[in-house]
Amino acid sequence: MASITRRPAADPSRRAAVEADVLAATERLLAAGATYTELGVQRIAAEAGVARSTFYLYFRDKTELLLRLAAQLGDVSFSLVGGWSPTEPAALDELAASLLRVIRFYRDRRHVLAAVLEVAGYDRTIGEFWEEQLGMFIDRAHELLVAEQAAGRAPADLNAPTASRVMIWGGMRVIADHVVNRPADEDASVAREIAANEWFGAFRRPAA
Amino acid sequence: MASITRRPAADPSRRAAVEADVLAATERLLAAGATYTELGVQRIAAEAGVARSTFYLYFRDKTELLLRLAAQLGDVSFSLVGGWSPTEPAALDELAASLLRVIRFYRDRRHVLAAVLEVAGYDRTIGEFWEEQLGMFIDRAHELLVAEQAAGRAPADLNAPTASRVMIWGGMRVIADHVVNRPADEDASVAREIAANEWFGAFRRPAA
DNA sequence: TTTCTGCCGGACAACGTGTCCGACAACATG
DNA sequence: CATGTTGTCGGACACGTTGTCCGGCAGAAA
Repeated sequence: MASITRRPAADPSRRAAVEADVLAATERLLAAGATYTELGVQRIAAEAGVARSTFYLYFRDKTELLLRLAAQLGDVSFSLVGGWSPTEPAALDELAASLLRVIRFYRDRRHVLAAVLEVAGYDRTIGEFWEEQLGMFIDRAHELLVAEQAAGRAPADLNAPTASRVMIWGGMRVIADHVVNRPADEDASVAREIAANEWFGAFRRPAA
Repeated sequence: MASITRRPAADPSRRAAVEADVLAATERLLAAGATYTELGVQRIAAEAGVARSTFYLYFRDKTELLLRLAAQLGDVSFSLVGGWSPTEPAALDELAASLLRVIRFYRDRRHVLAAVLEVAGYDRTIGEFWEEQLGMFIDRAHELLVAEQAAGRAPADLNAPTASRVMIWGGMRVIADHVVNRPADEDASVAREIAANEWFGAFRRPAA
């Protein structure tokens, strides 16, 4: 029970510091090649220089740790492309530039990204988290596609909901793989390719 | 040690029958909503009407079970699209038709597909298996794209390797999700959308 | 010095995997 | 019928993981 007559001795920042240590330790272990699934709390705590039982004073469980690691993963990257709109004549170039920013952002956090994708497959909480992140992109793509169709610039028979999912899922998956397994000097090339695919495959797809 | 002076009493088909029982039981449990990860050998053996220790007489471990469940997943589906080639004028329609066949094939086996995707995230063996399956598709797409570029029908500045990965990963992911979460009456529409996306986004992408 | 706080370290129960082994029933063979 | 072989059972085992709990200790505030 907390004392009322006396200010808690807890350093205001101490708690945050330990938390940051644990997060950093986890990233370090992931970067060293560990799979999040095979990474035990024991190992994480040791790397962070903390008792295993202490870990549970800071995180309810491994899922919450991953959730916190991944916190801004989607939000930030969304802000990097959310502003794009299909306005000629520079739309394609701008889309490629936006995607390049996203790729670079993810490259910095590629191990966390890989962990999220890995765990999303069997953990409901992480799965829903990632679905939600992708949802932002999908909704935005859908919105833009519908508008383009209304303006007659995208074909009316394009299936906007499906096209959105194809674009985002495909794009994300490729970016994730690229960023984990391929060198940074191909980033721009991949960004251009994805952009062109989305542009001519959906936004400016010729009428069937 | 097996007796030599005497023919083994083992029914020729009994072993195969038990194996089939286990495979069927697993599919049943997956279809009932279980996650492959959370599905214990205990549970599978019970459902198959076999002792847990007997399971290990038939399968080295859970991974081998999944591998056997997934055996033809890729090969068969590849045979459904492997024959397609971008020959005008019916190429787009034929691509959509091929993809529809793939979608229907996967729909029948959607729970196994979901399990493979789930486990591929953290199990090396399954991951490599799936990568190999996708590799067939990617290689084929790449081959076709390069030929189309050589013939001047696809733009020379298209990045064939990346475009292949975008197409296949995106397509597979969307198909997998569609087949697991959406009704069968949208199958044709999804097939058409993916086909159009690949056709106009890569094979017949306008020159930049 | 006293009192409170937070962390340690270790034990615990529950569960899962893969291995091993003795028991037993079915069955072909002599 | 007696016998030996085979395959399965069922349970124990070692090992590793997760998340909880609690006694004890060190250090800082009063």
